[in-house]
Amino acid sequence: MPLREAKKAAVRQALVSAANRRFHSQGFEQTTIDEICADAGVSRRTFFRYFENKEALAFPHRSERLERFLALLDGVGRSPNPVDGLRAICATFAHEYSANRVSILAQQRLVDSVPALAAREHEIDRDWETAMAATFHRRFGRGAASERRARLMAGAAIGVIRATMRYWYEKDGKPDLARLGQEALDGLEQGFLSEH
Amino acid sequence: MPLREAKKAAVRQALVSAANRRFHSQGFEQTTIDEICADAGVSRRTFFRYFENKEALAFPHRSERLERFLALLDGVGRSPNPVDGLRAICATFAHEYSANRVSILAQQRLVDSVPALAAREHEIDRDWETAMAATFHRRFGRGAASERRARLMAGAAIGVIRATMRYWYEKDGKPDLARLGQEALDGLEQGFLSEH
DNA sequence: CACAAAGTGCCACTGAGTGCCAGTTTTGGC
DNA sequence: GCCAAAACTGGCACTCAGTGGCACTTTGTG
Repeated sequence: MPLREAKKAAVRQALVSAANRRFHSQGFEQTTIDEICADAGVSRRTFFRYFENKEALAFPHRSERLERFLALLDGVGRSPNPVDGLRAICATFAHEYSANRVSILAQQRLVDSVPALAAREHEIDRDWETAMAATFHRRFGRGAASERRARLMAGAAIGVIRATMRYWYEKDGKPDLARLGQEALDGLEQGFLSEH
Repeated sequence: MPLREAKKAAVRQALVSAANRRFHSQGFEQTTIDEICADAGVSRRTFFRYFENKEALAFPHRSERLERFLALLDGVGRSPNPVDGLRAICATFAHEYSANRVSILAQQRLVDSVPALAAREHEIDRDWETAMAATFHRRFGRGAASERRARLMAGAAIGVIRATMRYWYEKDGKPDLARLGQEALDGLEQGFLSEH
């Protein structure tokens, strides 16, 4: 990695770490950007060259995860049943989330405690939903009806995934996330009428 | 209506109207709260006694609609199939939205053009989802499994509803919203496997 | 080494949002 | 109608997020 890039990564990491320490000890609103900059040894002006705003600090993996998701979605287009594709992706992410359980839970508690962050979090879901809809649409073929079906399905999918994540967070990440995910997708596939 | 209440309603309305005029002519970020206050003949300090922040101006019916939704949800608890309850509610709101099509579309274009507003909009969905989950849970009875099923279902429901609204907005509110809603709920109920 | 490009720091500025307090308006009891 | 309490408003001073501009330093390239 070129020196310049390495330095940037270091600064970014310093800002994220400093912010996390402050956020968790003082809370989000009580932490000023000045404090974070001081801790990270960087000017305020520079901060805004790394992050659009204070909120973005709470989602440091946003774009990285989206990219990974997009890459995985490529594989979904080819599977006969798109929900099966989601199952595979779900398993991958469940594995990652379980492995980083502690830090992810801490992050989530922060987000849940600040309305502005909770709102921003949905922007991420929106990105994922759009990506899914596009994939399903390609899979379903041309036509207005199939586009609408793709979008409904993507909306429902993100809905159950988000509900599942919230459930998992609420239970302190104790349940088997991969299993929760599979069950959620079963519901999505078969409708929510049957008792099991 | 007591005098005091009437005056408050008038001020609130004046602020909303002034804001809408400015937002639509200058854009959201380009409009300052000072301008809105000047138009409405009210001090800046008073503005913040009516709205939490500038964003809240873009969702003037938020709490009113939620309350109406909660009232309608009461009826759902009793229907044998909760999705049928949603169908009824859906029809009610579809009617209102279609009747106010023009202003609702204008409002929505504003929201879609400002990321911060789009983010806030999801807070509303979250309120609705929570309410639905509670209702379904009551309907499904005690137990962890039925709670999770209720939450998954609520998540999926809000997902398809939001997707449907976006579709309707995109088509300039031309399609029959009531029908779109019913079709979306069909998908929710039967799963998204079948071609129709 | 020289030079362009990328990155940084500093300063001044706008605008959102809050705490405080003094002044005004409405309400309800008499 | 009168008066005190309660509700509402305006103005001021303040903190902090976020931006534009410019001079300075560091890195990559020939």
